[in-house]
Amino acid sequence: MITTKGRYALRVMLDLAEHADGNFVPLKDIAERQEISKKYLEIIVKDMVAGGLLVGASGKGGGYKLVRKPEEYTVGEILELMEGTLSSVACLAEGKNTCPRRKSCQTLPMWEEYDKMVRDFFYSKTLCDLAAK
Amino acid sequence: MITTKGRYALRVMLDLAEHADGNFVPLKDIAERQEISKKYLEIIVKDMVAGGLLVGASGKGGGYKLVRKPEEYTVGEILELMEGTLSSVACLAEGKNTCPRRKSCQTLPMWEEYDKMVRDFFYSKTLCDLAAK
DNA sequence: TATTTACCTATTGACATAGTAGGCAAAAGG
DNA sequence: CCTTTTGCCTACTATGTCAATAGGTAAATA
Repeated sequence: MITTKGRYALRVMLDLAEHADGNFVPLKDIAERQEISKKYLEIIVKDMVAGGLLVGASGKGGGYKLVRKPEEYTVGEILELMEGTLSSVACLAEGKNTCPRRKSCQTLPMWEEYDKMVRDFFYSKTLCDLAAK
Repeated sequence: MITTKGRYALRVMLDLAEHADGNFVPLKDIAERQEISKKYLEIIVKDMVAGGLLVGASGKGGGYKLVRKPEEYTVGEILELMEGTLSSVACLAEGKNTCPRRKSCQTLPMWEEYDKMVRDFFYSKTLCDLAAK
């Protein structure tokens, strides 16, 4: 399951895309609009800055801002950053091709096919595709 | 993520399909072939019996058996039974359309589209599709 | 009656999730 | 310079799930 981290991150990105006028947007505003605990969002947004999705600025007039244009972000990269992996089975996550049964496993091909489908889905969607309404 | 419950259940089903000669197959044999703890499999197989995927028989000559032909099982029904849901976001699981933001949520349509894709994928695959090798 | 099998209840350690709490640091306005 | 606003940092916690293990009882057959 996609956790709140991934889902909230996506909503933060969309909120920032919608309210992008060149200025930094305070987290307080985002939290209020999105009805998410500001304290919890701090954790999430920190990871987003570390992952290069956003930039933050302290002090008055500070807040967060996108570093690219909305159409240059894919949903896939956002979710993968926040969730750690998009893989749906442990044997495929983070290059863990260590299962001793992988040669004879009858289910592995299906998981690989599934993984590819999921990645294609999320990496072909941009922020703009979601915002367009 | 798909848990061991779902993945092991699938392997049990495939094992039973492969060794189906009309007789009951003891769990001990399945556990040995699949290299999975028999004790843990007991829990899993119990749910599979409760869900109507298998029948069990006690005593000598007992074990487990499929109740349908392999091509009449979809991967989707097996996974959904074991995992509880196939939904990837909490807002869509078990008919929980209770989110107060669902009218205005910009991400909901994408999750719905994703859910449909996942369901179509798993429900269009049968045990036979996996066994064919 | 002994053996083989399923079936039942309970417990556990490890880890992740979804937060909360309280403070420090930086930047801007007055 | 001082106050306010904002981000940023460390720590803590309650709850739940996952992946098992342990130890028994019941049923069926030879």
